[in-house]
Amino acid sequence: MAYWLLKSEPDAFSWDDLTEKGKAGEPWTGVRNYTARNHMKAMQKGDLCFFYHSNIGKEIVGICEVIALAHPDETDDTGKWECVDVRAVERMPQPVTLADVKANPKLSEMALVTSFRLSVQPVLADEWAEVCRMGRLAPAKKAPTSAKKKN
DNA sequence: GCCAACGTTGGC
DNA sequence: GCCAACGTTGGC
Repeated sequence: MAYWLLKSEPDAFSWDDLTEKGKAGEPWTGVRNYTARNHMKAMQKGDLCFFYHSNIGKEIVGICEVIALAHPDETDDTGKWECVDVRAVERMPQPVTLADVKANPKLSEMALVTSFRLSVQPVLADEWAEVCRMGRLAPAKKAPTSAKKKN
């Protein structure tokens, strides 16, 4: 079980867009960065990801779950790029803004601060718990029971 | 809209 | 394989 952070400009694809996809989820296409791609290749089914709105909002708005391992990105003609599929799990009761993250000394090493341009980032368990706490999500909660049932 | 950070490209 | 030029991202 690992934790990640996915960034998206809400103009292009927002948390609400992912929520509308329901349990079927959505392929996380369009990543054209090797580091980000390698992170996606390392993802396992059931790994959880923060969903971060860049540019507009600049806040972590929810949690999504990896439901398919890395596979070729159909929006890519070169065959180099891959994507995972994710689905929305839970909205943050209180979105955690970039300013909130930067203001928290416990999160000073978070990739969102140190590698802010990277679109797919690893998140440490401690950081995950802290952001969940700030977002008023129970930190021990891995996933809501409704989302644990497969298929 | 500016600009810093940084990844990628391509000439050598 | 180095590194300068260039393009893109994304916060401010």
